[in-house]
Amino acid sequence: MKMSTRGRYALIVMIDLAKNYDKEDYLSLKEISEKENISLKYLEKIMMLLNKAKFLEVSRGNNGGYRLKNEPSSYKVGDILRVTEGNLAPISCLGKNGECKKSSICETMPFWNGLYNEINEYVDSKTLADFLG
Amino acid sequence: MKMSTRGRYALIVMIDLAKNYDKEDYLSLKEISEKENISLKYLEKIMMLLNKAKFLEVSRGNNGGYRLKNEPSSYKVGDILRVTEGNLAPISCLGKNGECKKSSICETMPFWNGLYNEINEYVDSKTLADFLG
DNA sequence: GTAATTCCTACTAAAATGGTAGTATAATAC
DNA sequence: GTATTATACTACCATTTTAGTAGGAATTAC
Repeated sequence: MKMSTRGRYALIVMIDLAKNYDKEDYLSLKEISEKENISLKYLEKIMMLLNKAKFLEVSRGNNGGYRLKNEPSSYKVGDILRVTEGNLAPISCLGKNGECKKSSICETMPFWNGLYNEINEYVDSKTLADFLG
Repeated sequence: MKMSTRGRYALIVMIDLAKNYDKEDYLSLKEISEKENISLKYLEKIMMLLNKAKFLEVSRGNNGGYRLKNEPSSYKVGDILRVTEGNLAPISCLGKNGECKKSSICETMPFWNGLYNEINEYVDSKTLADFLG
């Protein structure tokens, strides 16, 4: 039961952007990929997900890059992870697209639901602001 | 971030065995696989893991099958999942074999560690006895 | 001996993961 | 207007993991 690098990298990038939030300039993927030692091309794909979720302000072209659209404290880590990983349900029959028809008689469902709740509560209790300073 | 069927099936099987704990007889994989609609051959592989962990009493041959070695309340769900899934760390640099050399300077590590703790606490707070009745 | 069962090893198809490659598009510097 | 520097988008790909399957050997009850 592992988070993929998509979610892990997304969190790292968003923290970098949070640190840059006070400044005027945009942070380019080249800078981030070199600093964090993550493939630039792979980062591009991750940024598309974060951008579709309207988390970012983007500037293309020379001196372009990314900025957070809102202040760091308004980004719950849970939201970042859900955008990049899909829902955080520990088994596929939970969350959206839950397709198990036996769920009403499934004896393990309450257990998994409880775990799902714990995970969501934890990741939603942290925001990007918790990673600053 | 999903549990695989190994862990899910293992929990289901262990609950079936827990329900049979009061009786004298062994529960065969054929019975379990038909009742739960899980491939017998796949179940065999899962039982090997549970057996190596000394969770089971086994009887081979005619009328053979499996029984729990101890009473249901002594099996934490967390232990069952760890045996079948490996450690429940949400990222690979946690838990055993954590290989990330940057962990001392990694800003996200405390976050993931916190999630790891929440998961472990939850799954270890439940035993097979919680699924009976 | 026969039937029923677990034990063990090897194989495999499909999906997910973690990327790479190439091109198009946009903004800026000159 | 051209060169440079970015992001946007689409397609592709190698490796690993997942979720099994196949076949037989060993063991036990009858």
